[in-house]
Amino acid sequence: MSDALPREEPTSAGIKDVAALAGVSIATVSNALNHRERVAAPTLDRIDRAIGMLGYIPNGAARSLAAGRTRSFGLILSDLGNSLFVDIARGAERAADERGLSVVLANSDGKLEREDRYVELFAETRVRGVLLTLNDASHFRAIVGRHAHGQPLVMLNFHDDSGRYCTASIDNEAGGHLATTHLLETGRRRIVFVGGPDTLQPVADRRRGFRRALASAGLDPIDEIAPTWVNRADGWQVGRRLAERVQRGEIDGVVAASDLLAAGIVQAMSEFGAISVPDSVGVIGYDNNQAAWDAPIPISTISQPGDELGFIGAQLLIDEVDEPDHEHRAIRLAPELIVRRSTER
Amino acid sequence: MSDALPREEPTSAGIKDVAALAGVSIATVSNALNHRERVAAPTLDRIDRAIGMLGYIPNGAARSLAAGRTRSFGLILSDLGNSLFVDIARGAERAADERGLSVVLANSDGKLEREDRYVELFAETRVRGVLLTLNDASHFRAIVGRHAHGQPLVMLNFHDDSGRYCTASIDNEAGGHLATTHLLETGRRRIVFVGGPDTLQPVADRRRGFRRALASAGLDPIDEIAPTWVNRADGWQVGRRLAERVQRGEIDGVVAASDLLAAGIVQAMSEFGAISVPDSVGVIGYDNNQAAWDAPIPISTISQPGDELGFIGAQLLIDEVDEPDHEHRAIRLAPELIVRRSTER
DNA sequence: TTGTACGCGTTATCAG
DNA sequence: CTGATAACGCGTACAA
Repeated sequence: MSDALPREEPTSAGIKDVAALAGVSIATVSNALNHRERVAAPTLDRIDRAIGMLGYIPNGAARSLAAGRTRSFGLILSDLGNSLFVDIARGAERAADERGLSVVLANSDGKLEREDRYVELFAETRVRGVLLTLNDASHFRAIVGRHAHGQPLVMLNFHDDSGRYCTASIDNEAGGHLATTHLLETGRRRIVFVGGPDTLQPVADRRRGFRRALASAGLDPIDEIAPTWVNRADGWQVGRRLAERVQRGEIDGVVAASDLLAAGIVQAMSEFGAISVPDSVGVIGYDNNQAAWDAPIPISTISQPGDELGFIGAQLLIDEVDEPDHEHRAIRLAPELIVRRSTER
Repeated sequence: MSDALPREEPTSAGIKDVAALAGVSIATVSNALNHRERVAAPTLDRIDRAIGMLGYIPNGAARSLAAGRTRSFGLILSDLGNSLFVDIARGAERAADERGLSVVLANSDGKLEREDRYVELFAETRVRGVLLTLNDASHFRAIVGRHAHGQPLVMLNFHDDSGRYCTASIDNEAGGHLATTHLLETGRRRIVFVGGPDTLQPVADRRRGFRRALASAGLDPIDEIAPTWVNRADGWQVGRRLAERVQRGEIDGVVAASDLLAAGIVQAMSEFGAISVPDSVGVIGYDNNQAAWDAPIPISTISQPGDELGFIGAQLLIDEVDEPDHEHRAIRLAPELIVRRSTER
């Protein structure tokens, strides 16, 4: 009775089961899987049928162990709630699709501990490489310190031209300049910059662009304000303080480091000072968030080509993997001005 | 000179290199890695040092091949742009963290082809199991048909109580009922439902809840409108047509299947009919999108506990993996009413 | 075109 | 506590 009883085998079938059922050797099954052209049609047919019967699923672990590589790469996102990162994911997937690769995602929430953890997880997984979105220079340093070279790694949304890594980012300095110039061109002269902690590279860069634009117009920046963070509530608080100064005629333009910040500012302006935007003060945000165009007063903003960023980043990564004599590059993409009501004249 | 020349070895070091450098056997290194208590302190020390020197990274493929299992599971999201799914991811990660597991994400964009592809990719990767967000019954059938049981799979945001799979969803029927009842309680009597294609299970369920609420109030539903989809532009088009009927007094309440839909409707109302929301017509949305509270007229809505959904889904999955005599369960979470300006009375 | 045999890097078992 | 060795499931020369 020992053998007669066909013991239930819930464990998924392996390649040898398929080979047995199809009446061929495992090598042939493997070929059928990876090099269909090397196998005769009828044989192929029997094998396919066997695979179907058994519900056979190749073991990726064994496969990549033997092959020495995976067919996917990792993408670590800073903030799933921010459409920029969603766009990046889309772009990266598009680039991957073109090569028949897959993208697996992970969410770091901008926390170093999680960035670290997923870089390592992906390294162990032996993905082809990993794309890491970053916005804090200190995180960059920490990760670079720990990172064992060998695993291709490209940084996204972060700029570093030391040549140690490929880097693709959107030129935030140019964006800040663009926003400020726009305000200047619409006649504003007393402009203030509002933006979160400068440890965030994008914020610091935007601020720098702001200063440069003012300087080349021969103007001095009004004291720049650094809220604790860049979301709507922060903007609202800042806006409250700003309102008085607008009424006193001390300020006629605001460059905010994010759309949510800008939205909060605009809201506070009308709530606390009955100040007209854009008549009394022009406000421009950053990011082209949905919140910006949905606002009661649609907010002018700087749009970032996230999709392209993801696409290019993936290409850099793929190049690094494929090309033996790959040289690290630091690519910068140009942001774009979008004019809406909040800065009209 | 052959050995004297320390040839550059860009290929990452393996466990045996570590063993050699530390002067122990690979078995001991393995123990040091996975069962630290089994190894003497000084030995441990030498090994750790060797690992550091070599920049050794365990090969996950070999590891899971030998161990037979991974320490992560997969989560396939329908729409990264929708905050509900982002919340789901957060909740799932929270549950995973509690067990020291990791979550890898994938984006299906709601496309069957991609849902399929990632279910398979994760299956090959031999993750512990996969969480799949779904909203189309036809996709469910297709995937169930292809899915080789053995890989634990739980459906999220989709309800099926046939007992073949674990399922966790938010009760959309109750949500539709909740929204409609709220409108009734604020005195509206001529209410219309606006919602996308009924192939989307959530939409169909919300519509059903709407009907039930009207029925128990002894009212007939006004002809329900099915826009082609559920975003803002669709709402705007529908709103345009609706405006006339509101002016003629035929309609005094709108239950929309999504906040974006509702936002579009409200916008069209004021643009084309100078109709006052909420005075002439009450409008309620669904999802508690940021767009809803950011709108010029903040929109009442139904909030969904996405975080909890992800958390519970992950728990179901983990239970399915760990418990031998696991029984599939279909869990429904309750949505919540959020009252804002658009339905005030 | 097909089969044999070995290796991929780890884990687990079982002696020492 | 440590070391040898057999799996793990598959890819791929190489030979037939």
